[in-house]
Amino acid sequence: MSLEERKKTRVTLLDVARHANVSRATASLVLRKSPLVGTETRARVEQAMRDLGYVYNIGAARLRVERSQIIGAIVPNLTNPFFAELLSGIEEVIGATGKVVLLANSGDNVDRQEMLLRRMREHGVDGVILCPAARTEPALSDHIADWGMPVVQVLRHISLDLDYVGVDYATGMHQAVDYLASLGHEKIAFAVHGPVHSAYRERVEGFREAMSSRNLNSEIIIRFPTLLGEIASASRLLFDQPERPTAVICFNHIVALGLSGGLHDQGLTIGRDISLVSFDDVADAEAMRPKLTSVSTGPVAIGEMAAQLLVDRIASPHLPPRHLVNDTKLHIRQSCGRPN
Amino acid sequence: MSLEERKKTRVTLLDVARHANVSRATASLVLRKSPLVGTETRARVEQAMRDLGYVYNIGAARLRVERSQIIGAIVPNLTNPFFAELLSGIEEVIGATGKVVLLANSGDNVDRQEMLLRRMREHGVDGVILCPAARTEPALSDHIADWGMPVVQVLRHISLDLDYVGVDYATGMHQAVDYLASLGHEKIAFAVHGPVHSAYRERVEGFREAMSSRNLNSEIIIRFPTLLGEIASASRLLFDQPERPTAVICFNHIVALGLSGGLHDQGLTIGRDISLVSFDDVADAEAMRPKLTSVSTGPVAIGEMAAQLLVDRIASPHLPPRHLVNDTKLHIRQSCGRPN
DNA sequence: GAAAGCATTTAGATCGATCTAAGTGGAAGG
DNA sequence: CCTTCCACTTAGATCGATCTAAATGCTTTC
Repeated sequence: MSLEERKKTRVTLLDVARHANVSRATASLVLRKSPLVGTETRARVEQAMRDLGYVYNIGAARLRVERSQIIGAIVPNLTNPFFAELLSGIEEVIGATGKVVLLANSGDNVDRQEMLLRRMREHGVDGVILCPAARTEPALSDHIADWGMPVVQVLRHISLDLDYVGVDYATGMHQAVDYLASLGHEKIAFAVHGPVHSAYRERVEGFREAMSSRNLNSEIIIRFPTLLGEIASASRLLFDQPERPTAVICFNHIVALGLSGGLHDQGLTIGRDISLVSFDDVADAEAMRPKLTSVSTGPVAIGEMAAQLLVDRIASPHLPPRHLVNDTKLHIRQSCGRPN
Repeated sequence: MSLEERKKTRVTLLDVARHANVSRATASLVLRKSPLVGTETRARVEQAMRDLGYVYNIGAARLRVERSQIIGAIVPNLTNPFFAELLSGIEEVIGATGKVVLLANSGDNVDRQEMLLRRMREHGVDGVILCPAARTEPALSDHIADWGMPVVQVLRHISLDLDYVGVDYATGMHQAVDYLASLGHEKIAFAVHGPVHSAYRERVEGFREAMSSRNLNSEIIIRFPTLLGEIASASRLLFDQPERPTAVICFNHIVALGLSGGLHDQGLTIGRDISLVSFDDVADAEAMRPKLTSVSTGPVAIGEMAAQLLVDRIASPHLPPRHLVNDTKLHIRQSCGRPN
């Protein structure tokens, strides 16, 4: 019967209070570990909570107190392992602070992103970690300021008024180009794909800058299809160029995966006939053969940094905006050799 | 100044009501699209909402109404692309119903899972999609029943009293074994790894059953390290057997990735010197060379099915438990040949 | 013995929505 | 002209916590 009752109506703090012969206020103090309440009383209330199977109702508490203990995370594409790792870093840090993560997938669609932001505000999130969809208007940052909602941008940015955690693509690109140049490569292509956003532009600019600074042709930039399945068969695009490249830098691990398959299909041996450097050092890079030489961008660490920034921002909303760029590291493996 | 005010205190339904010269009750009716309210009044209230930038407070509503519009998803490992795809399916279906997903990572740790479940109950989730951590006690299902919380198990199950969406591993294993046998293989190993749970056992049993039914040795079951990075170098375990296998079925895409690297390192050509069949047909299978022959288990579809089951369960809590197993499909690619 | 000080405890208002039950005003029916 | 009905509107209680301001019971001090 007590079991039946429990199912019907949730056990409330008032129930606990009654069972422990104290007032609702005292029970609430015990809940919040206030030093005001006496040792014996505290024990009695805690016992009552256990007896009745009390579960704290954060939603009710939030009505009085500003904090919901929920933060939102909006990413453009969940099925991309890169974002999954990012999310994993976010979840870990947020979870450790006792907060909880509302997950949403924008599909890189601005309208959907707007809807998701509204939905999250309706749920009273304490803040949001946002990887802005491509083509997001910079004006969004003004709206966010109006809302007074803490937001941290990850990987892509639309405004420097907001916190941002990203990758030092310029340096990463230099590492890739320097390494290839040191092997003797001069005709280096940059294989890009996907929608255009700040991280895309930074990588392209980084490539141009790194190539120009060595007086190499910085315009062998080739667009590939967005979907992994279509990249392999498009890999001949690499050779439809006035100058046939001897090395390719890949925009991310998806392009790298696609191209390494496609080049293999053309009878080329990677690391001998053509060299490949990838960005985004996800698990695949180490697992493939030849192992992929790759510029690691550390998605898990970025997720952790972003979560920490958001936690800080929630704690002190008037801090000036902070921008962190994570260092990249070139992992030299087996996919590069000298040009022939 | 109105901007300043807006930042200080959230715009409430009462503000909207006052601005539109109606009562709080009427404003609430407009919010919920009740047909009771007059056309002209409705327009006025809606205009007021827009003027003031009103945002619905779901948390407050939830206090009166039982629904929080939040569902939880607990997975054992976010960085595994398989679970990322699962999550993607869940998020899509749940998002389409206007609900929102609370994400958590149990790390396959039972204590952590317990903590996460409590936290989700504190947030008043309407239900949870749970991939139970390995070693979860079946008693958990009794607790869940006590709580009266709708739960759908995915991929692994601890009790048949709860809804479940999983994979028909037995058939999948038959498909793999039948195919290899049809090529002439008789010494087939099963390369497993990771913690033991229902899906693990089902795959092992499926393997034994499929092998025995053809009078083949069903006991070449070899455990590999959990981490991808360590599998490649452990691949010689395959040949420390009394009978050297000519084909290997891989527990999942992680084992497949690791082994295909390790075998390559030993100078073996996959598809010629040794055949490989993988489970979990994630993007890698198509991208690798040789392309991996693989039994697809459809993580996105499973996520969608689980989400739909949870939505149904929330709508009608007294439905008898439903158990769905998703069909597997063998994708024949390039990683298998005849034994030599 | 009254006053002051301290440690605990508590009544009641409050957060922002929903819901019930009742109220309002005008048109239609007798 | 009064009643009934209809379409619409609203006051006030309610959900489960928190928080303020005040009360309570003891001990200590003068």
